[in-house]
Amino acid sequence: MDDSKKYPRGHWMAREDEKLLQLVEEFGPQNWNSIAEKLQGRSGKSCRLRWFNQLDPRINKRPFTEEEEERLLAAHRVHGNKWALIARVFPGRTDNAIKNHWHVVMARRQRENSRLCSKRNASQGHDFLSHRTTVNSTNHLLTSSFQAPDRGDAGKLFEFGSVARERMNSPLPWSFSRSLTHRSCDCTNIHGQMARRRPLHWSTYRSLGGGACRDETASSSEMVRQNSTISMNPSDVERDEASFKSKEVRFIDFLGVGIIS
DNA sequence: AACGGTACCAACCGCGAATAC
DNA sequence: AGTATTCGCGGTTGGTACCGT
Repeated sequence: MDDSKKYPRGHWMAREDEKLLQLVEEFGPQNWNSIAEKLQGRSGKSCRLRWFNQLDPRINKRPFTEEEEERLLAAHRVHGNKWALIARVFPGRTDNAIKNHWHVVMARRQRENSRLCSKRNASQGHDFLSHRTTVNSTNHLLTSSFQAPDRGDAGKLFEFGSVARERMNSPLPWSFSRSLTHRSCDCTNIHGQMARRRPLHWSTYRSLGGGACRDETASSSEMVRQNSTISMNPSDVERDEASFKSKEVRFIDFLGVGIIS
């Protein structure tokens, strides 16, 4: 197979790397557009990325150790998604590597949780979508996180969001997006306002082909990444929280479109 | 052996900040 | 001061390797 077929999406070939190394030696790691002019088919940006993420001899390419993972999680708790900042305390690790590895760790933990929860739910007969809420006490914003059991289900959830948005009779603009892990569907009301919440039964999701769902507790960082924001008055928030805590919530309660099929 | 699903990670994109002119 | 260019960052996509069936 020739290289153009082998690397359809811009993967770097050894001979390109060699050339880039030469050029960086000649010009230094700057003036990337000038460097790119001498490398056919590569932008300055692409050259810079290749150098800083892969070719720079200072890069540590060894697998992350457990100790590094612990430090990474601790740093993320302090700094959030400031990958460049976090990378500074990991000599030889790039921000991209740090970011990727954090997602690997989160995905691994999520899988572990998922396995535990699916076992528990199977024994308890639970079959609803993951739903978790947090409340910002300052402005009474309710943040809800919804999570599908796997990547394919997130696709269904996403499709559902599109259909729901078309069919719902809401004056508010909602946007949907899939998460980094392809396991959840984010919905965002850009006005952050909703006069009244209406129920959205998860069976609607299932009617679109979604599988069995689980009761799962997302980590706080997942919550940040996978959220929708709905403005509510405090009493609604309290009721919702109490309801959720007592596990009475058997439906996703966020868009208010009801069953659409 | 073939196939499908999953995990990992390299590479790309858009955007804002910094710098040069 | 205004505009163009370059750089850096964070989010996202898609290719590859691996594993289970």
